[in-house]
Amino acid sequence: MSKRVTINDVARTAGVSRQTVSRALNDKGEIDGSTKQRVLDAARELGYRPSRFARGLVRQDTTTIGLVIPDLLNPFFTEVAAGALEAARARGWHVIVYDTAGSDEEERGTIEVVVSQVDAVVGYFNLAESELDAHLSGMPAVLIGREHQTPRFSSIRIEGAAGVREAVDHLVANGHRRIGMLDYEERSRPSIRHSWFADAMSAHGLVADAVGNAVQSVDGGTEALTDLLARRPDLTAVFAFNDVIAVGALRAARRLGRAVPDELAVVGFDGLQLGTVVDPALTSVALDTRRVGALAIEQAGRLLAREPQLPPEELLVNAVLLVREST
Amino acid sequence: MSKRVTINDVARTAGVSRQTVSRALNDKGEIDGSTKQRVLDAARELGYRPSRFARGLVRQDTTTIGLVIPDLLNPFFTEVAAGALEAARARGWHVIVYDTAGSDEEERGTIEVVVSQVDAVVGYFNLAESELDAHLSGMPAVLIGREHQTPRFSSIRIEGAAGVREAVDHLVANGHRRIGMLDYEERSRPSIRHSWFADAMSAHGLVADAVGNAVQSVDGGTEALTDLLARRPDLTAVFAFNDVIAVGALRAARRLGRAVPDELAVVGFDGLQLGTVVDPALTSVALDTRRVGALAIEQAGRLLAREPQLPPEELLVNAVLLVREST
DNA sequence: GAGCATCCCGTGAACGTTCACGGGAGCGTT
DNA sequence: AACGCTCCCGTGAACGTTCACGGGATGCTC
Repeated sequence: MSKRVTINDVARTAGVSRQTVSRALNDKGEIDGSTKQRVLDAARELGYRPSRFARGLVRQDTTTIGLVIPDLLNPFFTEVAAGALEAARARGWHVIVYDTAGSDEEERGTIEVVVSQVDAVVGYFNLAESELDAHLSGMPAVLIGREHQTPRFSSIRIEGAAGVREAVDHLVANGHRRIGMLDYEERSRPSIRHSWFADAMSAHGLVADAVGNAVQSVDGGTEALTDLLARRPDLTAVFAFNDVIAVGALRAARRLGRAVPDELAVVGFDGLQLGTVVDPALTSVALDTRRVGALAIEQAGRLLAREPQLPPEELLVNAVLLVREST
Repeated sequence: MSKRVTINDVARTAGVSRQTVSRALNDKGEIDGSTKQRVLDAARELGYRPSRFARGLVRQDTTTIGLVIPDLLNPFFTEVAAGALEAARARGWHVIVYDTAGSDEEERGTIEVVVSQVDAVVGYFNLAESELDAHLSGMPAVLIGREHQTPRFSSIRIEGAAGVREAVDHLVANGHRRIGMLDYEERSRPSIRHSWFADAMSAHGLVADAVGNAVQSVDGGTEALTDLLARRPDLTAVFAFNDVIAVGALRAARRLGRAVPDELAVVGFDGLQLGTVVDPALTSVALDTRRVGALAIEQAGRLLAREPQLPPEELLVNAVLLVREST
């Protein structure tokens, strides 16, 4: 049972007291140069590393944020995470990342452990608010991309109605009238983006009657567009729930021999980097994904503020049309 | 100065002792059902959340790994990170992610703070070994994708000589003889992958005399291939340092009007998911990136083992040719 | 009714560090 | 020679939790 090397062990072999060791390691001053060196040598020799728990217990200065996302490999969440990491680093905070693999069960488990490991939690949750509220045990939380009632939560919401309206305007202006959508239904309900789309369509006297459902992946987009086009070969444009699905749609179009944008225009959502590496580059209703992550961290900071206690906020990030080559 | 709610506060308002509160919260047994409920209610009402520091100090069971990468947005590191997260979750470990933005300065700063925040560190480092060894203060470390001398480090190395040989064989078998490379030089020295390429070429009596240098991004690949092709328009195939650069090369070829694979074959390295979303899908010397992350976590666990003390290991992950559409 | 087991609950100690405070040695000033 | 200041170092206390142990009720057995 190799016991842990403590500050007292270092003190003993250096022939000084705990406090002197502490001073040497945190270079505090009030210590002679030679003794400091002696302490440092002793510490290295013993392989001493201070306990982060003991240290954290007494000085209450390290803050750690939990970032909960369904899938780090989904580029949207990668970009959000990158933004969060950057914002956290700027404040000297630490971020523990939890990937729930899109499973409610994993999300429950994550929440259970996250509560005792971080100071605040930030992320994209799928569970019902009541469940979140109950299991989070009062921990400060920032919800990303989601409406909410619970007053103690902050949230970063994505406002895309105007951007989707822009997209549909753009398509109509280019002569499109038979425009389909590749939606991503959560809990078998049409998404909010679908309603934005439907509203934008009806503003032009068009109906959103060609809607397919896709799972959240490139392959899902490929499948969904293939199906939709089989049912509705007359479509000349599609709007996808997000860029990942749209990139899949691009591939489907290629395989089906429909040239983009001439024979089929494709519009995504999110404005990911991913959209610039495909050919043609993807037109998208774009938002600043890094900023979403950064704002989430910032909100966490707001909720963590001791005094004055600041109330939660609901922030909006606007999405605007970014025309590239696929329309 | 709103003081923290402690276990004693809960005990007082519930009319019991600390220990009973502790029992209720960690449902330990040896407690009456009604008192347990009373304690739980009191805890919720006061908004009590146990201090992770105090808890961690006494039960030494939570382990946290630091994952250090140069750029989370680089899909290679995203995939490695995802693998690491998954492996860590399986063990109930926590992962703090640090993105050093590819800067040596940030890497130094990260190492400084990581030492006092995690139990072991895993990642892709750029600094010299001597510096790492000195500043890591004896912390268990696993180096990814890198050779090393320091005996106390573990490492996950990527063995691609055979895979690159396969790739060149494949290209030669398809009639290519003028094959270029888009390298990524670290500290203005040709990469190890370049030497693998040169060896494979000379095995066919060919010389690797058409080499461009690219920065680690899609745009970098585009630029580099454009330059290389301007110098050497006679090339019929290129091997890229990695998939990210190769995807950029694909885009350059498209813009220059060179059809892939008919007028120019392109081979990447890493076998990322990214290679399947582009058109044509990228042929690549592929490795299991998720596994790299998982192995790194596993090695961290090995180094963390108390008894018996296990020596560090150097693991190899082999890369093999994965033919898709770009050759 | 003595003995014993079971069920609950509480008290001291420990985890490893930093903070607040005190104090001795050395030197210069008056 | 008394005082004060600076420099360096050490001791008790505190941070908030769990662990080890002890002990009072209660009920059952014979």
